[in-house]
Amino acid sequence: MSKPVRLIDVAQATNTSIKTVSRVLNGHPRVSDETRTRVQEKMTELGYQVDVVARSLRTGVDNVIGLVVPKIGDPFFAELVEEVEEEANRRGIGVIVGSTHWELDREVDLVQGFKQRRVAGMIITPQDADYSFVKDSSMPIVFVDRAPRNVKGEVIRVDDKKGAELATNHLIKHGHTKIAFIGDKLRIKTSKLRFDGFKSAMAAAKIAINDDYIINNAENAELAEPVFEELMKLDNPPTAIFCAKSEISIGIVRAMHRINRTDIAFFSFDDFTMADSLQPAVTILDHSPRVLGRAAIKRLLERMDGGAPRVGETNIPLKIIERGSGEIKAPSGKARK
Amino acid sequence: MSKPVRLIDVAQATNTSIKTVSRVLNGHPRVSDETRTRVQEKMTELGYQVDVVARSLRTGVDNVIGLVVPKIGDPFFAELVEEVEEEANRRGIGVIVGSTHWELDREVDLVQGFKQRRVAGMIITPQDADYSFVKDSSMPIVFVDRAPRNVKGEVIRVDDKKGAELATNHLIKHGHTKIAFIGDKLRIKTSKLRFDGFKSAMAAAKIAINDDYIINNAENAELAEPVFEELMKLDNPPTAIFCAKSEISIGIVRAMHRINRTDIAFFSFDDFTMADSLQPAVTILDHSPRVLGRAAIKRLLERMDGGAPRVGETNIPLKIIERGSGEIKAPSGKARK
DNA sequence: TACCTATATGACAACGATTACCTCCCTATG
DNA sequence: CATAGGGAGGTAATCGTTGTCATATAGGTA
Repeated sequence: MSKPVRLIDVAQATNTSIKTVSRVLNGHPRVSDETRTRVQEKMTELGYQVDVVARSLRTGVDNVIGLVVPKIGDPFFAELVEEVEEEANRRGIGVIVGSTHWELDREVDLVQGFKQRRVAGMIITPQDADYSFVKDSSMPIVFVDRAPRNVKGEVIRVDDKKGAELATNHLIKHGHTKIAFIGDKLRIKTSKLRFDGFKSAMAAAKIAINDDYIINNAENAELAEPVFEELMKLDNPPTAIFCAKSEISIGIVRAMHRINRTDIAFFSFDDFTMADSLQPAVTILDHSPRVLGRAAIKRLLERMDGGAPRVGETNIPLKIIERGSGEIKAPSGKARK
Repeated sequence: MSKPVRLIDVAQATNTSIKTVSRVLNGHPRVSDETRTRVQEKMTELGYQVDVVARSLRTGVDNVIGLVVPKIGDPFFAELVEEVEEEANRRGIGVIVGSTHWELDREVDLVQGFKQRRVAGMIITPQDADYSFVKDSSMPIVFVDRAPRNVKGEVIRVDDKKGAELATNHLIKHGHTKIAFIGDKLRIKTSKLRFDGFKSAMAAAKIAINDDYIINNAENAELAEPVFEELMKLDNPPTAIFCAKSEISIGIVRAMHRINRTDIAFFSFDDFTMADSLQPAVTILDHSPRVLGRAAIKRLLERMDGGAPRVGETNIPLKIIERGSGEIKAPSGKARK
């Protein structure tokens, strides 16, 4: 009900000018200690609070960062968001989030909206949008998880290709040659890179790839679930499966358990809840979204503080976490193809 | 690089006044069709975009809503956030999120910060903070999942007590009398209500509660995990467990699998990823965060459009999803206590 | 013709903070 | 003693938009 206190109210109450109060507020040195304390006391007494909107208008930047992810509800991105928010919050910076749902239009709209809002910076998980328009803007932006198209920007990501090679080699080391790859559409960069890693590891081991084992259109758990059964129905089914995305893994695992085929070796690129409690527990690559998120917000804050952009890719290291499902040996007696 | 286009730029380009352009922008009727189209064309030609900050300053509200949850990374809240963002986005409204990490101070800070930012509305999962300060504010607020302390507000939640009764009765119906209750601290309202439901169902069935079976300080998966083993070490261990929170369930399930005691009946109030793929799959109550989120944002938008607050609680209905773990019968031959 | 009304438009203030620029006044130095 | 220098503080413009009020023009009525 009570009107908010403004600078001018504090000024009048202390017999000073609006500018002096503003100086105190911003820690400007040209204020005598006496006035400073007097003003400060009055400010707390009256319960003064800066009007961030007015300040934003004047200074040209809103003390908020924009965060664009494909899907907030996805545990991977949820943790990333949490990490970013946590650190931003510590600095009194708000976080506006946006889900693209993997749709190009929404991605563009969100970024445009943020620009319009004069956010102080952005962290973006880019899909296919054309980011060339950010070139002629001084807005600090950090890309996460994949590089943007058409722009050289600062990117923080995991080495998807190398990770996929690690995983594939792990399965090969356990005697598998009939390895299935299940991933999302190849137009999604991450998916493509992981597929590339898979192929390169197979090639390096001189194992021919069976096209029947390659699935590149399992977008989510529901679509992935039937895939497993189809693979098992093949005349010559695979003995190991490499899943390139957590949601796909969830669907596959569900299917494996439903039809009782947990004897198949299974490697998931991403971790997911309960992956360690299943029987067998699921072997994964350790690339926590939290690490990505923390690195991204850290760099963004540095940039916002005036740091120079560090154009190029920063790779977060990857490590295999063996839990059982990935260490299932290939059935012996089967000849190498 | 190029300066943003302002109203005055459009005005000059069309030989009109800033006010006329503003009128066109806001669809004010008192503008001739001729001028209107002329201005509109010029606006798109110059690529005019409203400065939302300036507008916020003038109108007093920022076209953004504040969303406060305990933990964004928690899958439950992540889905809630996603649902809210989705609907808000459809209306061109941004969502600023904040995680309290179950800490009182942060909760208060976040809400204060949002108020300061003049957000158009808030959706809050309240913990113990004193919300009486929002009384004398006209800001639309919708509380989710639990009611705020010290204020009568609009609350959207599930009937925790009734849900716990349903769950407890379910276990009782399967022959259990030695039922353990594992929950979070009782000062968290939801926890208390669920515990109340448990007690009332036990009382209604005339089953005495064994204090050794009651754990009210398992805050997260890590703390919960050892609890299960301790329960099993009792001289007279429980035959069924009711978990009042998803993260606790995750810890307990992990322990059950680790020491191979999946013969114990298990009921989780909340759902969690993979709960349906474990063996046995975990019986839960169906109360999707998405339903909560959708209802909350829907109401908030109505309020923002001028709708009257609907003070009181709106309950989302609950339903048991039987998956196996909750239907394990009590070992026969054991005498009722 | 004088008067009134409705419509289209413009001039100007206001929102609350920041900031460029100006004015005191006190001290120090030649 | 005059003046330069610097600290402390004030005045007013500004950010881009919206709201209030005034104005001009056209058409209708007495």
